[in-house]
Amino acid sequence: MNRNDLIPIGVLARRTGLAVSAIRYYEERGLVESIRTGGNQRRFLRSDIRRLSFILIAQKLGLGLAEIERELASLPKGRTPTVLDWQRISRSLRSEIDQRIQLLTRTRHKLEECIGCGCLSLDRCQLYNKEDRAGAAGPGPRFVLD
Amino acid sequence: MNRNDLIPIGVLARRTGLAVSAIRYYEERGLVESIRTGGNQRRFLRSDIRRLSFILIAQKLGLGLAEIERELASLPKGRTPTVLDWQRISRSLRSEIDQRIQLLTRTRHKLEECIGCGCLSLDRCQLYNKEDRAGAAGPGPRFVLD
DNA sequence: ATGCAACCTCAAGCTGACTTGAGGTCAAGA
DNA sequence: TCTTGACCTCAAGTCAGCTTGAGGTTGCAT
Repeated sequence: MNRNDLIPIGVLARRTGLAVSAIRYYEERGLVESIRTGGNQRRFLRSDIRRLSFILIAQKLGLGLAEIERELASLPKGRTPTVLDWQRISRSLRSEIDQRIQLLTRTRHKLEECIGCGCLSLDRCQLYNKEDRAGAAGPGPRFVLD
Repeated sequence: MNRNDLIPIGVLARRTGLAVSAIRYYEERGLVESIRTGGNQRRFLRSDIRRLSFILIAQKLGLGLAEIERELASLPKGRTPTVLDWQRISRSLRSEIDQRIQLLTRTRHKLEECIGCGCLSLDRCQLYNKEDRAGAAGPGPRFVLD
């Protein structure tokens, strides 16, 4: 059982908690790669457990797969990520979190004011500013304060 | 131009910044109601501007329409929401925000530790805990730290 | 009276992130 | 050898939150 063992998709699924179908989907999207056995079955690198785990963490932070793809693409191609790589990416995630916290804090502040003054003129309220939203969203789900 | 004027959907759209189609969709979902003119056109209450604005704010906080529906349903039926109603709901929104901030803060903390120790054993990392996620998500978009 | 913007309905489409199903193959133990 | 479970592909479905389009009607100003 070498550290460089090739593992089948089911094992990868069990180790990461992802569904097998999700991993196949990620592969299709180019987030992981695999080689095939003679019988056309996928074999992943053990290090892909880390790679997928990273994806899961980044998702928790609200990043979409496209953004995650970009982060991961910043790694030298084909190279298995090193400690330093992960640290760099993690730091960039941290700043993501920081921004989100700030945004939420500002929002809470505005909400406090709204409650405080009981203004009710929501159409003039800072919290909800028509101009801010103009053409911002597009279709699809709207993410937290984005 | 009375305060109790009935307004057509286009005006409501302009005042809230929503698309006409979105308002119709909200009506279908039961988030707003309208009466019809002889020619089958919708007429809304002026106070629906507030109602829709509230929906927009709640969405910013990451609530889904179903949750918002629940909040709004807590209002005495048919009654135009009063200052007190809005304050009560707003306060419940505030606690939503608080929880989100706390969750983010905890996550950042864990991430700090990860960076600090350079552990890389993400599959054991606190940040990403298989058990935490087990059966939690389901399909559809995943919201921030939800 | 007429023109035209604003309104109507209903069905279908879209994005993101997957899942589900049908129909078939592979691999390892009894 | 046989069986069973893990694997394969491809197409279609799901959910939220809308938008877009086709084809038709209203209502207000001129």
